[in-house]
Amino acid sequence: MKASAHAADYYRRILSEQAHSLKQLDAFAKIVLCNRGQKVPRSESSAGHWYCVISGAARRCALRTDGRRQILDLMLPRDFFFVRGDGDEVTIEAIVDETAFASYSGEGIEQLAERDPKFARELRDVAFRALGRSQAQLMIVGGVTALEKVGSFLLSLDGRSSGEDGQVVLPVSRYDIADYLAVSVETVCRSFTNLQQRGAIRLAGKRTVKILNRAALEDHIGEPGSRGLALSSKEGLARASACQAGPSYAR
Amino acid sequence: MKASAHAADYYRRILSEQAHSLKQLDAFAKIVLCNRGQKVPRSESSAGHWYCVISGAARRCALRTDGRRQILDLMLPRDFFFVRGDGDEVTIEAIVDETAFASYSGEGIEQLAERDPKFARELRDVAFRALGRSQAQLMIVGGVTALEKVGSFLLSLDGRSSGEDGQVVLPVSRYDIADYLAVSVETVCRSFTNLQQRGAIRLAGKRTVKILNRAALEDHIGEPGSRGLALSSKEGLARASACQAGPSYAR
DNA sequence: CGCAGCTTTGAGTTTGCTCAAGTGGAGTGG
DNA sequence: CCACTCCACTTGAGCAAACTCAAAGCTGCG
Repeated sequence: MKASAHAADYYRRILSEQAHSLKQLDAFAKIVLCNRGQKVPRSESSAGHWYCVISGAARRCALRTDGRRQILDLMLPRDFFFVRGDGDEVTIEAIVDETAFASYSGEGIEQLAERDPKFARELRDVAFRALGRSQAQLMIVGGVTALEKVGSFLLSLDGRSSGEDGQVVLPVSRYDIADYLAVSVETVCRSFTNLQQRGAIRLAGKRTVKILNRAALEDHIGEPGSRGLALSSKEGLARASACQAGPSYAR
Repeated sequence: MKASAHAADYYRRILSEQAHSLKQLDAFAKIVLCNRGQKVPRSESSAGHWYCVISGAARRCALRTDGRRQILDLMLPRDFFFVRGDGDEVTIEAIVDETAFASYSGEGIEQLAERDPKFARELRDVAFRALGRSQAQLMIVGGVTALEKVGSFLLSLDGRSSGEDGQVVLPVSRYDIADYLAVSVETVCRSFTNLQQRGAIRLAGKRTVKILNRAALEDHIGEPGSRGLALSSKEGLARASACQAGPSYAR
C-alpha cells in the first residue's frame, strides 16, 4: 500500500493537533504508514530511531528460544518508542491497518537534545514513561490467575485509551493479548467468557468491551479463598516490617 | 546500624574506582547504607532521587491487590535507579546487609543535565538501561514453565554479576526469586532441584550456583515435546511472514 | 461460494499452587 | 556447651488452573 501525499498530510495534521510530549519535533517528523503485521524497519544508523504513534497501534515483539512470541510493549496513539540501531532481537510491527507513525532520526533527536536542555528533559520523561509502561506490564503479567491478568490488562487499556471510560476498544487480537500476557489464546478466550459470566464485563462485539464492575476486575479475582495469600508475600511482609529502622546516612 | 564516616569513605573510594555511567557525579554523591530489608526512603522533593548501587543489592517492590509482592527490578552494583517523589506505589529495599548506595538529589541531577548536554545524554542512557532490565525481566517472567523462568533468571544473573562466568552467587533469597519470577517459593525450590538433577547446574551451597550446561538452561527446558510450540507463536509467525512488504513512506 | 483467519468451546493431561511437615544453620540465652 | 528459636530452605500430597490438542462457529473477502 502506497502512502499518498494526501494521507501524509492528513496524519501530519492529526499529529499537530495531538497533545503529545515532543511538540517541537512536529516539523521534523516523517510520516510512516504501516498495515497490519508490517514491520517498522530497523534503523540503519547506530543512533537508532524514534517514533510516535499517531493513529492505530503497534507492538514490540521478541521471539523466545522455544519459538513463542512475547509482546514486550504495546504502543497506542501518543506513545513514543525507540528502536535501537544495533542488532536488537526485537521487531516493531503495526497491529492495525494504516497505523501512522511520526518518525524521527536518532541523530536529529540527539542534536536537538544537545542544543536544547528543555527538550532533553522532555525526552527523558518520554523514556521514563516507556519504563513505566514496562513495569506496569510486569505487574500485569506477574498476576496469578489468567482472570487476573486479563482483568488488569483491560483496566490498563481503559486507562490508556482516549475513548470514554468503561468502554474499551481492543486494538489487538486474542493472539496478541495472549502473547502480551504470556498465556495461551484459549485461556484468554475463556477468561473473557468467564468475566462476562461474572458480570464484570460485557462483550459488545469481539473487539469491544464494556467494563461493568471495576472492582471485580482489580480485586483478586475469583471466589474468596481460591488461591489465597502466597507464603512468599506473607514472608515478604514479615521481613519488611521487621526492619522498620531507616537507613543510615553518612556524611 | 550507624554508618561511620569510616564506612562512608570506604564506599566512596569503591564508588570512585567503579566504572559506572555517571562518573562526574562522584563528587556530589551522598553515601547511604542500608541493612537487609531496610527501605530506601522516598524522596521528599517532587524531583525525585537518583541512586547507584555501590555494593550489595536492592529490589524495587510493588504490592498487589491480593497482598502478593512483585519485585519489579533487581539492582546490582553499578546499576542506577530512580525513585519518584510523588506517591509511587513502590518501595526500594536493600536485599543484603550493608548495601551501599550513592545518592543524588533529583534537583542536582536536573541542574547538571541542564548545563551539560553530554551528561544529559549519559543520563538518558542510564534510563534506557533500566528499560532494558525491565524488558529482560518481562522475557523471563513470560516464560512458560517454572524451569524456564528459573533457568533464564540464572543466566541473566550470570551475565550481570561481575564474578567469574558460570559461577553465580545469588544475592537474593528463594522468596525474592519467587516474587521476581511471579511463582511460588516451593516451585523455585523444586526448579533448582530439578535443574541440578538434570545436570544443568550444581548447587554449591544454598546461595551459590555453578552453571554446568548453558544450553540446557536457555533452550526450552524439559523433554523435547513437552509443551511444544504454542498456537499463538505459530500464528504469529504466519502473520508476520504473510506481510513481508515494507511500510510505505510519505514525503 | 469457499477459503482464511480469528474466535470460541470441549476433553484430557500436566504444571504449579496450597497446605503441611520436616531439615539445617545461625544466633541467643541459660 | 547445649537447648531453643527463628528463619530460610526443602520435600511430599492433593487439587485447581492452565496448557495442548481438537474441532467447530463466525466474518470478511476474493
